[in-house]
Amino acid sequence: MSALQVARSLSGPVEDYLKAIYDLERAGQPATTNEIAIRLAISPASVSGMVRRLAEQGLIRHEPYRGVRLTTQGRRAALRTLRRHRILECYLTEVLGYPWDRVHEEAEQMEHAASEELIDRMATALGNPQYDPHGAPIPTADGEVHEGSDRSLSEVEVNGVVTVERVHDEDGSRLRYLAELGIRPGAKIRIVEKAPFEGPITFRVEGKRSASARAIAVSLASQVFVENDER
Amino acid sequence: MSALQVARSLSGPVEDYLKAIYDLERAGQPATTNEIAIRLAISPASVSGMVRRLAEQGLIRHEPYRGVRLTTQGRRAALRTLRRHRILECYLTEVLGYPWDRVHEEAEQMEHAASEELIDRMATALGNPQYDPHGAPIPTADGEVHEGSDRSLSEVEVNGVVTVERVHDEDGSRLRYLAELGIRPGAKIRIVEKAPFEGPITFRVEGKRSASARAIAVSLASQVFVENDER
DNA sequence: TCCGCTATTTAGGATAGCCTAAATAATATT
DNA sequence: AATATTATTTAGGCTATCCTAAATAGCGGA
Repeated sequence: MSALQVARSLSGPVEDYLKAIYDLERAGQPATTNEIAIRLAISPASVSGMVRRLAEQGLIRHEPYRGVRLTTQGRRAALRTLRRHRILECYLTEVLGYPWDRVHEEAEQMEHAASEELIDRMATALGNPQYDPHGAPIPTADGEVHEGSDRSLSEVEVNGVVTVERVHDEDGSRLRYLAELGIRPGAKIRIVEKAPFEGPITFRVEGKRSASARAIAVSLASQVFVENDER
Repeated sequence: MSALQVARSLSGPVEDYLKAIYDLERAGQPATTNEIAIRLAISPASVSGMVRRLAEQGLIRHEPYRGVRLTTQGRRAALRTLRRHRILECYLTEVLGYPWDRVHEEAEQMEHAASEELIDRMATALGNPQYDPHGAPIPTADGEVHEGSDRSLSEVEVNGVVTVERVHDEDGSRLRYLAELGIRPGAKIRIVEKAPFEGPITFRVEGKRSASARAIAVSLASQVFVENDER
């Protein structure tokens, strides 16, 4: 068994840690114990323990008290899981008719059980989609992704017009609400007003009939990622 | 939380035990510790331990040293898992193009992760099939099954003609071989000869062009379940 | 620079599953 | 009936993952 050997499959919890770390890392700094704990809704002490094991397996590198980074191997594993998750989300919505606010949970369960072959068959059946129903990019079978914009709707200046690229998928009720407001991948949004002191953000969905202006909290807007429309 | 309450989902191993017990029970006597251990390829001591826990949860009844039986609740749980398994097998072969000798493994993994809703959506997409690709009957969503014949090909008398109803699905290479011989659900088989002393069984597949007679071991024939053709 | 808050780690436990070896019960044989 | 064989259970352990409480490290502010 060579040192390069990877394939032997990881446990569900391990895959969850890697996904969480990947996500946090993408958002900037190395992932800290605390952030991981919050993300996974477990105690920081438990994270410390698991971090040691992941480091021993060469999946992450750990600088004590300063956080954690994925190794190449760890990143590959994270991307495999992410691919499974996102292909599943696509398949569940497009083929099996799941509503977009409920695919996340189901995919979360299945991603640990589905084989690579199954996922590839689903991907093929779907024509190898590039984005999941929330706009997240799907890694290819050999671990390529181009993660998109990390500019959130909350950062757009007044009068800016942007296209929604991706919506954070973890909370079904928030998703449902966003959909109701017309905020979903592909929608064009104009920022009408931003109240001071973290006040609500007023916007209009472009090209929508009954386009009354609506307002959302900064915290919600920051889970919506957008790309600039005009340059 | 009432005493009747059931739904809270069971762990993968627990579901596997219940399936195994269901299967063994169907084949006659109450399931013994040893048989369960062999079926699940674990040590008898481990089974003893799990049996205690299952009994505490009211899923089985245990008469020490004499075996184990499912309670109504346990049977319901077993049938739910079996339904998941078999619907998955159908879906994987019919929709995703899996070869019939490999669906079992994949379904085995997924059956513990897939929600009831997902399974029902798959079932609907398939038109609520009654049998899986190996001829096993699929329990309905509310726990009805009519288990078919338990007469095996090895019990058919010489010159008897039978229709294959179901083939035991656990071993891919055996399945592949049986398929090669033309033994699959629906096939009509005539027994040509039975050698004495557990000797091989010679048969012919009816209505098959190049129908040369072939022979299989009793042990293999006993994994093929049949119904009588002539009465 | 020292203090105190927060983040992190360590210590000590729990639970679910699994294992091997040893003890015990049931059954079969003489 | 006594013993040998086999099936089952008990005892004692291991691993992965989680937890709480206590100890320690790092850092911002007086």
